[in-house]
Amino acid sequence: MATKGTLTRQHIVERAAGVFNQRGYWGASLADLMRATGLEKGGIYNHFGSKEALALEAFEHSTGIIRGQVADALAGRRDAAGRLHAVIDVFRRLVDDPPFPGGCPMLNTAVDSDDTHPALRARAQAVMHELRVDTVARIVQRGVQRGELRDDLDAETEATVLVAALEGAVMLSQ
Amino acid sequence: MATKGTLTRQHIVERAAGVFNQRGYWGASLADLMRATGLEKGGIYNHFGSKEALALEAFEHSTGIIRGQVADALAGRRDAAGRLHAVIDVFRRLVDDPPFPGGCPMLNTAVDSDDTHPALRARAQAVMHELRVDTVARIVQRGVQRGELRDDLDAETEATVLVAALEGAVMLSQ
Amino acid sequence: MATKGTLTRQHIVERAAGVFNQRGYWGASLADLMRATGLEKGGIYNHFGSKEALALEAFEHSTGIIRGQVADALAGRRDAAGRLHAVIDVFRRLVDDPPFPGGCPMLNTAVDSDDTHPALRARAQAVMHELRVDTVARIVQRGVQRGELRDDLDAETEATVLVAALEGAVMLSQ
Amino acid sequence: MATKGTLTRQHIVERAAGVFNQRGYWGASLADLMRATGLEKGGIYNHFGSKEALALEAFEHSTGIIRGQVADALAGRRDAAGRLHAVIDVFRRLVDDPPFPGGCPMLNTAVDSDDTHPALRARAQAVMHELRVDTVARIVQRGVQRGELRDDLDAETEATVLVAALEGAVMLSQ
DNA sequence: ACCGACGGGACCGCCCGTTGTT
DNA sequence: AACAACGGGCGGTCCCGTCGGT
Repeated sequence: MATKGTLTRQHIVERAAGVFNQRGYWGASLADLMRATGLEKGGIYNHFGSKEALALEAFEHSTGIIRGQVADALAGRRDAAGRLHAVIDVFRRLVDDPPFPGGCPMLNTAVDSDDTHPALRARAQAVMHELRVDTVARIVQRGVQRGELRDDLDAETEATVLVAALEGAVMLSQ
Repeated sequence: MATKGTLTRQHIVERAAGVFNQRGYWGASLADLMRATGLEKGGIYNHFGSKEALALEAFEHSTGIIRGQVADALAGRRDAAGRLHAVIDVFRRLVDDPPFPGGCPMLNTAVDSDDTHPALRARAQAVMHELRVDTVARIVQRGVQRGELRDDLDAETEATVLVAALEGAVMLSQ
Repeated sequence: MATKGTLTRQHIVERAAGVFNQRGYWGASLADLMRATGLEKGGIYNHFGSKEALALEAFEHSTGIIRGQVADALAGRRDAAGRLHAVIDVFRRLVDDPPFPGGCPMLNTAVDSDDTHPALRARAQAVMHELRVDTVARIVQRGVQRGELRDDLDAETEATVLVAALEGAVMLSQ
Repeated sequence: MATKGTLTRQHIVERAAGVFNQRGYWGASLADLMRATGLEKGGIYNHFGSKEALALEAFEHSTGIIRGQVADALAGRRDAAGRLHAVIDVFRRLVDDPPFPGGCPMLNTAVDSDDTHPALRARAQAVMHELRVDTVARIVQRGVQRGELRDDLDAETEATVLVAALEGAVMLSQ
């Protein structure tokens, strides 16, 4: 059952996701989060033990939305070209119809995270790996296996180039 | 002529460039800059009116190095393919043989800069535009004019894709 | 009759007595008290209007235990020497077989209490006076009257020295 | 040479010693220290890296004064009885003519220090040991050797009793 | 030209107490 | 009677920038 606290917690995560993605997971202050959530400090700290804990959860929230968009876009498509275009469309939407402000949370977090935020940095790298290898490279690999793509392609290399171009494009559009 | 003060100023800029590029133009503290330069606060503020002024100059220093590397790599090459590869090599060197730590200062600054640093943000966009349009797009455009590249290419689009991929690749390598 | 609420209230006081005696009647936080009692904040505040009210009651609880131990040890002893040794044994037990952790609550409270806790400070002084004058000095006085102790002794002075040594010894043993 | 900063630092230590000794090395807030020193937060933190670092130095200052008073009182006295009375007089002065407010810093620190201040607690124990064993017990020991004191006395036991009584007396006088 | 002391403010984290809900 | 959510405020720490002195 959704108690009041659970709803508030979800509300905080959603608003914080936008704040962190815009100001950076470092430059976002608790004052920003208070303004965005409409809560006082005590209200926020009742749900999250630290700013970093909230940042982690907000990051998971943001990347979860993207992961869901990718899954939706891939659903029903079997051909490699179509599946790759589906991935591209998700990034296009980050610019044209963004689910949260500030661009790509993976890039933002990877660039912003100092060595002072090792947990967050690790998560950013993990999610990036998941997209690049588990999702895109696999699409390329199967496309090659099925004869849809040229067989001289190295799946992981192609995936890296594609993801690099997509991330770079989102950044350039800011 | 290089007086003592001028040398110190140059020393500060060089060290600060690395610090800002690593910690972010926001997360770098004056304590970091003092440690990196070996100077006390007063020594730094004698040459720069504010942290932002130093950040701007350090950014110009970093991007100036890259601009110089591009110019050197382009020198003597007339064919479009060779000139594009020269640009690519400059970014490869950002990873393999970096002139300063922390990756690409254009990307770092563009991502890191809040709305609180409008001057820095504007400079990052300007330098990015210079690379993308004045340098890369022009190479493509002339390549098409000379018949070296397919004539159905849109110069600025191709330049954007290339720069996006290069910036994204540098980011992924961190 | 002991209703459920009364039992809970007693439980809180007992646990709080140890926490306050260890952490100090100032350094003990509500989080500490919640942990020690197993209750949430509301559960505690249902029985006590403030942290200070609970501290006062916990102090009375702790000193009540000591007062009871003194009374038990004195029961049946009529000679001054035996009665004084009984008092000493109570303090020895504070170290060897403590009824609650943290040493002597009178000393702890007297030392710890700022001017911000006048009620608690006053109680600590009162209990200390009770022990020193009403208990120990009276024993000495009667011992002199009965010829058991030298008649050049000043009862209150001797009591003060004894209590000082006992309190100091408990402190040194920590 | 005494630069301006050195004087300020000494000023902070002296004032802080009184504040810590009164409010407790835990209950003293930076606001208290600012009020006592007349400096702003930045001015204090320029000389001490943390509140605990200042507390440690203030403790050393306070105990250093007492150590000096003991040394002065012992100077020139060779007989055990006179030397013991000299020690007693130092504690009497803590009450009658205190060099700083708040009583004995050793007792205050030993009682107040939680497990959260291990360094301070360790210093308090060390200074207490120094007084009890290195100073008082040695006086007793030599007194026995020279035949000035009864030879059935255990030096350390007598020293413990004396120090306990002195500390307890100071506490009772508050 | 460079150092070092200092101010004043913003940061995050934790505090105690109140209120509504079960 | 007990919990859980929340407010508002103080805690120590670190920040950037200024200014007097060397």
